[in-house]
Amino acid sequence: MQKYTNAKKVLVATDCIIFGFDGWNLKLLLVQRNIEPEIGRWSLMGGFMEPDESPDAAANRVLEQRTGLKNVYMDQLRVFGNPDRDPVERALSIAYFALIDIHQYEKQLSDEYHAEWFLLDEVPELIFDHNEMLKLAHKQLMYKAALHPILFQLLPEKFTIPQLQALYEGVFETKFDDRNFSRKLLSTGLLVKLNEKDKQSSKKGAFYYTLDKSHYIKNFNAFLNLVPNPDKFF
Amino acid sequence: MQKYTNAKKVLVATDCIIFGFDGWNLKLLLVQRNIEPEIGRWSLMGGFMEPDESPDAAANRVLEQRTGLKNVYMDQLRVFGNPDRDPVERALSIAYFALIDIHQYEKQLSDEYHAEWFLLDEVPELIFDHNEMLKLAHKQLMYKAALHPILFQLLPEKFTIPQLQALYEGVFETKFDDRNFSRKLLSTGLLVKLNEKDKQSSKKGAFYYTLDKSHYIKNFNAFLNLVPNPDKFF
DNA sequence: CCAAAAGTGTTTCCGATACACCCATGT
DNA sequence: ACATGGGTGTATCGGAAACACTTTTGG
Repeated sequence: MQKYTNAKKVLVATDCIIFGFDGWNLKLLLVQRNIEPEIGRWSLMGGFMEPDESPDAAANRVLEQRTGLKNVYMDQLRVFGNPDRDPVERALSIAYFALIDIHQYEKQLSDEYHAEWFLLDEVPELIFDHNEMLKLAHKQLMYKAALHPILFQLLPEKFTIPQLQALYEGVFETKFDDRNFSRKLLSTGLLVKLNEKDKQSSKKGAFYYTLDKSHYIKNFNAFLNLVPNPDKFF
Repeated sequence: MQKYTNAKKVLVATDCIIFGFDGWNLKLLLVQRNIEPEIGRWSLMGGFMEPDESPDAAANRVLEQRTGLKNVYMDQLRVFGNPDRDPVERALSIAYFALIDIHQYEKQLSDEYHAEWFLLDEVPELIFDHNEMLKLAHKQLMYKAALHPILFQLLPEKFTIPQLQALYEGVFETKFDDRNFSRKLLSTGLLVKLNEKDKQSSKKGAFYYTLDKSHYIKNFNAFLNLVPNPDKFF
């Protein structure tokens, strides 16, 4: 069969903006670039797509190779394709953002992969257009988290309401009213209370909760304002 | 400077899902494919990206070449990259969706470009993964339209509230309560009432409105449910 | 006993819904 | 005059926000 002979090919990479939560602050995982140019500068986790794999597969493969992480929550952000975004050679990048539980991988990431967590407002100058990617990813994270319960991906299996609130406050960079926050979250039907308390952060201790996964899928879509009965559509 | 020698390139295309509104129904613009294979089958507006242009520029250029349309509302949807999505050759496609005012281009499109409008529920079998793209685009359109006033892009400069309501009903495939709908839309502060009536559709006639563009930008973001004062974030 | 954090209760307000009715006008 | 669609009014309900208080327990 004939091919599209007069069309020109380009390199395609994937870059991944990896968010984590340490219990107090939202953080970003970065590595130091190991090839020229810009070797040693901080960078998102990136790599090239193989022609025989899908972008999603490529993003997952690159993520695993560079961090050991598997089966994490990932979302395609968008394509970055400014013609001069990569000074070496024309290359598109398909940006993804990922949400992981920091503690589950902390040692492995720093020891084996020399990746480092940064506070969002202490992120250094990154290579290429990675700062722009990060900015968009954070915006998208806020946007999506305001509509869907995705932030649970950043927490361990068991978590307390105050932890959850700290997470939301970190992501949205605001304070929430404690009493309204807990009631609002509990009213979603997504949380299951455990008979166990976390005594780390206070004398009284806060009850642990887990996510009710059946409700998670059912309640993933909710509350769009304009349309009556929005559940129907999504 | 050295290049990324061991990375393999791929073809990158853009495809555009073009929505229009004829006053009653939401419609989709399609063309018949003019190259082998699948010649003659219905297809979205697509074309290959040149290496020296950005994806957005490519999508706009392709759109103009195939329809004559310029300066229309366009949004990147996502990359479609299943390895076997194009049987001819490995190719990614960056999907966009566009919103246009049907009447402004009706003749031009059919006469010069042989493009045709289809009702959404009468869309034929399309080439490749274009049906899947359409499905996602429609979902995305509903999603975004529920949160932002983008549907005005589908209407002419002057429009009536009943027209606007028909549009929303078309996009969401539901009926809205007339009285609540007009009040809700008027309360956004986006509409400017004109001293002129459209007498086409009724004896009484319905007042024309235009979009207040200053408010449009200011009110583009609104009303995300979980977060207090969401305006701040977007 | 007290400080510090967790958790529950109450009031107010606004927007969403569900209704019924009046208005303008071409036939 | 009347049918047809356009437009406004109103009562009700529920969720969001603002605020105060009680509970628990380690020191």
